[in-house]
Amino acid sequence: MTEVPVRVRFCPSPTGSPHVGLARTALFNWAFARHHQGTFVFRIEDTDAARDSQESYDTLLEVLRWLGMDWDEGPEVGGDHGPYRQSERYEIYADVAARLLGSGRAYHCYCSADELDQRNVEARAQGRAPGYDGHCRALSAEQAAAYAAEGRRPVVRFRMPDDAITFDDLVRGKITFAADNVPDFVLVRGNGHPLYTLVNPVDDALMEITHVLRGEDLLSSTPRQIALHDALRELGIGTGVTPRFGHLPYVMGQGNKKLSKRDPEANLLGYRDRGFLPEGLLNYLALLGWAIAEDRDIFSMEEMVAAFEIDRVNLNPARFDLKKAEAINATHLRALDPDDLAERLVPFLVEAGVVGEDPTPGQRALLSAATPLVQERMTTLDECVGMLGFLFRDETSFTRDPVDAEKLLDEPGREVVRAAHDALAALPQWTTEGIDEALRAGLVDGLGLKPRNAFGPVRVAVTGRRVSPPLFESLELLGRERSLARLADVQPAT
RNA sequence: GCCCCCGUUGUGUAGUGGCCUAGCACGCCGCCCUCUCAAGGCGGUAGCGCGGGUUCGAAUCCCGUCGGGGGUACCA
Repeated sequence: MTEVPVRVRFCPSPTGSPHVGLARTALFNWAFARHHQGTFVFRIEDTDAARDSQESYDTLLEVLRWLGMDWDEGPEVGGDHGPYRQSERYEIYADVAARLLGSGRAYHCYCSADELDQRNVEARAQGRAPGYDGHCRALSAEQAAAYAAEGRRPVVRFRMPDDAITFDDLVRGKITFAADNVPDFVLVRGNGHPLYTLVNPVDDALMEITHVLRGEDLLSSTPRQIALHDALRELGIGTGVTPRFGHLPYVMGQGNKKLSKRDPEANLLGYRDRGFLPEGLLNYLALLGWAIAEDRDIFSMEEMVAAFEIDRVNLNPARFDLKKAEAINATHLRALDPDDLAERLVPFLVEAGVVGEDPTPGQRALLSAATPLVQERMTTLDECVGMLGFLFRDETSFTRDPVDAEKLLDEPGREVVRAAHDALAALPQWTTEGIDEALRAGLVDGLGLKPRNAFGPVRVAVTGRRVSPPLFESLELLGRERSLARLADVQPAT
């Protein structure tokens, strides 16, 4: 469908910690690029020294890598259009600004912030369109010199054309802005530092970006960027191709609040640390504004790439629903090969101190055997600590949940545990089947208990919790010695 | 105020004039299964913001209205 090779970019600012909306934007760009066998460019927009941080930059790379969104050009991988950090491209912007000034497409503006404010307030009061009023558009050399003599540092302002600007949004269709409503805007600060308004379109032009997919908050800045692209084309900067724009719907939090960077639910690192699978989170994020089919919502990234069409993206803002995200993640988790899952569990067990930095072969074998028991019980990877911890802890570090213990290991409960110990002590074969039979014979038949009442106390005694992986399998994996020790540890008062 | 965008169950979506007595998924509720918890199976709950048109026929097209969001920066 596209004649020219597709080149898209993901260009976050390194401020704060990356949030889910950012990842959704990256995902759609990535999927679009891959779908069209195009190029995915990763660019860092760090032109706001006051807010940018190296830590944020590092986290951005880390999180994109974790999600598996590989970039073809950008930091650490290089490319023909670098550098890819805007803080390293200031000479380029200075040159473009000078040429814009020279051609008359931009001009120096000496108005102070206070003056601007005041005139804006007046304009609003009179119901006129707000924004810059063109005060310095046609300053004479003498006037400019006079302002400069006052010590004013001019900003560079772009001269907007007088015609309305219409563009065909990739997801929203035709959108028109009247010229009156798009005032001249600042390209370069008084201190000489370029602004987003300049560097973003300039780099898109220089990096030969063909499609811009971004959040809908940038929708109203699009006419300015299109006008700037026109000016760049006149000056022979870039390839002369204005990219097509597509504005993605917001990712909202609860209610009608936009998910903010400070919202804990928005923090991407939080999802990784909780043990979300990248493929699970990505699958969920894809659902925020896009659907692969009318009766399906579980899919792999390969499937998404194959099916992704930008004009199928939804228009309205989506609420981030943690429950649904967890459900999607759980489905992916269950679909994992058990060995793969076990491998992914290791860092979480290490982190929790359940196993050492470098698990022993014995621990790894135990984990492999135990993983199938918990695979369909988990939503996120971190839950393995609570579910499997009892298997790895030795008798000195094993503890029982105090609430569960008090509830089920009361006097009658301890009688049950003792009966269980008696039933198992002489078991010839320590197997799931053998344990099953012995326990049923001893407790259900012997004591006349209902199964759930019989096994509850045993479960708490051995696993430490009222809720655990299947009991008989757990006992088998725990082994005879440790199982009996934990049962013997809970004896009725004499 | 001005400009722009958006409006299908609680949430995400399917739906592009008849296939819609509006489908799917998550959630929630109930039942079955069951050694706990899950998973699984079965069933239930709840929606086209509103008002006019156009049409034989509208969730789908048009107008209006209301509601929500964004922009209106020497932030991005």
